Amino acid sequence: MPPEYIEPIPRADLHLKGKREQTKAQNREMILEAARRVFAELGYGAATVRDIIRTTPLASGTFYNYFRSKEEVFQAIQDESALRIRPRLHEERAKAQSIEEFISGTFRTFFEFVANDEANFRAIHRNTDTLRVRMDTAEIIAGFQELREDLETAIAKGLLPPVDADFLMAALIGVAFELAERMLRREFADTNATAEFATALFMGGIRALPNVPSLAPPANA
Amino acid sequence: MPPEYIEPIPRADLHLKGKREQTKAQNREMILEAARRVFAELGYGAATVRDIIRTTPLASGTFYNYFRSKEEVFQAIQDESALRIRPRLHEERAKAQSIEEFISGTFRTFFEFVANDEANFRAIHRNTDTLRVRMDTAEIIAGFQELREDLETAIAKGLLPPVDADFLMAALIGVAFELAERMLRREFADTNATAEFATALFMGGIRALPNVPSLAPPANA
Amino acid sequence: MPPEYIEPIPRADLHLKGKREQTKAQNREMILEAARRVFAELGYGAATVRDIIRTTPLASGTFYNYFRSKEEVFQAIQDESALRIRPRLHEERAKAQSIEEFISGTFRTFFEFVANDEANFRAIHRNTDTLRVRMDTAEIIAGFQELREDLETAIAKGLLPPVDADFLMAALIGVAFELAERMLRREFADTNATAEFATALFMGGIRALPNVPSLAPPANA
Amino acid sequence: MPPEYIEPIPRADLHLKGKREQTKAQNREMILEAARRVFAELGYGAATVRDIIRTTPLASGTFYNYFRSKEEVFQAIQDESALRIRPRLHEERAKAQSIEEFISGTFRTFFEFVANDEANFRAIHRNTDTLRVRMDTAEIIAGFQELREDLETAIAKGLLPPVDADFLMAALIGVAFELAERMLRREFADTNATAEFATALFMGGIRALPNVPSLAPPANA
DNA sequence: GATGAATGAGAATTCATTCAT
DNA sequence: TATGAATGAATTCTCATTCAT
Repeated sequence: MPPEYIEPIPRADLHLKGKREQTKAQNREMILEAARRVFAELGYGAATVRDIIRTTPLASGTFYNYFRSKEEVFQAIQDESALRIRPRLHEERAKAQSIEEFISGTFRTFFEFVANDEANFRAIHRNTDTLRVRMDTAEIIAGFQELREDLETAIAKGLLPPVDADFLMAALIGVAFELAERMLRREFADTNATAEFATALFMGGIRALPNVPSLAPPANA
Repeated sequence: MPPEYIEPIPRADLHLKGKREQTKAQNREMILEAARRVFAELGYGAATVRDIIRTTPLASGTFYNYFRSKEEVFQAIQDESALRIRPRLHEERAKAQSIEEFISGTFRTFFEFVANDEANFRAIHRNTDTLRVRMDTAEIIAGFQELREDLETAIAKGLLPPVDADFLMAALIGVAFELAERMLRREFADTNATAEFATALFMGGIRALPNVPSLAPPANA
Repeated sequence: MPPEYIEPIPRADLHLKGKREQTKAQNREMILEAARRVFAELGYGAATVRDIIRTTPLASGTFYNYFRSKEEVFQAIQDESALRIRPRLHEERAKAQSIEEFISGTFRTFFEFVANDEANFRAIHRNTDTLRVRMDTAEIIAGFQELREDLETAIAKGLLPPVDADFLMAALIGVAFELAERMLRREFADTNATAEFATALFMGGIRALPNVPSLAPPANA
Repeated sequence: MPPEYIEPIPRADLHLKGKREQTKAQNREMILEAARRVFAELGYGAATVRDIIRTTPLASGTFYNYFRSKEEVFQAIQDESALRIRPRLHEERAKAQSIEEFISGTFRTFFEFVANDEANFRAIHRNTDTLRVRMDTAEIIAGFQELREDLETAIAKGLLPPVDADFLMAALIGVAFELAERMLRREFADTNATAEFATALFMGGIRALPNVPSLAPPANA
């Protein structure tokens, strides 16, 4: 039931390093890729390290030369994703000249990332045992926190009315993940349409929000 | 680390049955309660049947007189919750005379339920192993589907503009769960404020949504 | 997979006792009958007490009013069989006027018993887990021992030549059980033909046996 | 109560393989040997995988690197025995020029095998829980079938009179196992005497058997 | 006596991780 | 560094037996 082994695609960007280095990097990537597929298919709980390495030409012991534990490889997947998307999202929002750009830039970037990185998204967000999973690594929490800070900055700059930034962040995230999920279930993942839907919702909604500051404790999200 | 055993509260509503019956009902409830606490604390993946039964004065074998597996007890918790809230939500939406009543009724009912039923909500929605969990039992999927159908009915009645009901459902659910989570983290769970926030967001937002029917396959949500 | 409950046949011979007594005897017989069928189908190892009482209208606790353990009920089945057949076999051999009567009486009686009491025979002799089982209760060992003594008596009386009685007993028993098994597998259990085969074999064979006394320790079989 | 761990005898025939291979082969043999002893002492039903592994310096999980279950190791023991003796028996019978050679060759080979391989024989044939066990693996059934076919061939060649080959096979097997059992209980296992006894019995007996073909279904034994 | 739920020791098995080669 | 067998703690689950009703 776990995915079969698939011959690794040689990566052009590995050419320059020494052979040793190269193999090491390749093995690491192999394991990550295998883990992504296995987690996506079986879910974190049900997946075993053996499932992962079985999808690989490597031996089980080799796994531990690259990752200290099953959890570490899971976190690596998450962080890799979060690390790649966080700066993009932040940049998008930083350069926003209007609330519209802020919102639509966030959603567009997110949905495009999800569509192009479906395996990662699924590995993190999906789970078999009848359960769906969401993430909580340091990287991701930091990403949430950053969004909230960006919202507060936008309020300070007068770009946004003084709404509850904590709740607004939550609403943005809830909508982003839930719509992403729905989008991926459709025949054709129309990132534009999805982003437009979400943007319209928030553009219309934000104006109507009660103008009160957040009641959440400011420091820890 | 799993919660300690806590003396069960004697229930007045058990007076009428025979002692045998009463003990059975109590034991079942004991196990459910223990499971709720253990899932909330450790998450579904990390929790073991032993953790659950240890939180109880019962013997390990007794668990299996009531539930066939960890999964079954988890589903029982989910279904119990969903079974209790689904009719309330549906009723609220059915009697709505306006879009405002539809949206605000839904959120208000949901946040009140969550606040009063925190243990259940946490057992289902939270998860430690670095993961958070969301629900996918038949009952809950049915609840989602029902919301979508209620939205479609509202569109047909002209209560709502002809928006993508599948996406709107997803947005409502994403916001509901994510705000609930945030609400519970605050010192005082202000269900009114939370419902107002969510309602305002959608009341403003819905008007702005693109007027197109859902692109999702209509039958299976 | 274990046999279904079958309404008990009321036994005429229970009429005379008091109602209490009667029920007790009936329950005992019910359990024995159920055990016979369950052991025959699943084998002693795989059969559980629950399997047995499930085949009965009784409750699990009731089992222990009649038998102290699973083993005890198994022994009761064995002893019941052995107790019923032993005197018949012994009598048959005691009244034998010739070696022919001795041998043929033994086999005929045994095969008829087996054919009429197939459930008992199977309960004792068969076993699923891929295994076949033979019996070793006190009653049965006593039966083997009795056969050996009867052989020795026959030798003393000059009915039989002075052969190794221990080995002859073993040969008789081996042939008896193995042929019984084969006989029951055939479409029609022809006890006469089977007895004739076995008798002919031994009638011819005994004459040819080396005339030496048994080398086995005489006391314990 | 299960046997204690006994230091393994270093095998000369393992010299050539690599250390890894060697250890693997040794461990497998260790487990088999332990299983033989445990089955012989406790019987198949009562023996547990834990009993087997405890008799070994290995860890419990290691058992499952070699055998999938208790049943599998039991079958391995049986098949190992059957695999070793079957060709010898068949060969013995094939080269028989007379009925005497056929019968005596069979018994002599069998009793010698049993005496030299007592642990295996006991592991398979003995059983405590009040039960004795006989074997039914594919290998062994095939061995029985082969005996029957050899008998039929002998009949066709005129070596044997046209008797019921199925019953004759059963009688040979019953006598072989039952005498083997008795033989092992004696102070000194005299395979010659035992084989002579059995041979004499059948040599005399076969001549007396009714001359009819088998009534058993020919295909499956 | 009958009932059937509770008990808890113990079985089989899994699997993350270690470690000798 | 790669290998893959060994490890053994931990888990799920069964079931003979007990015991309150």
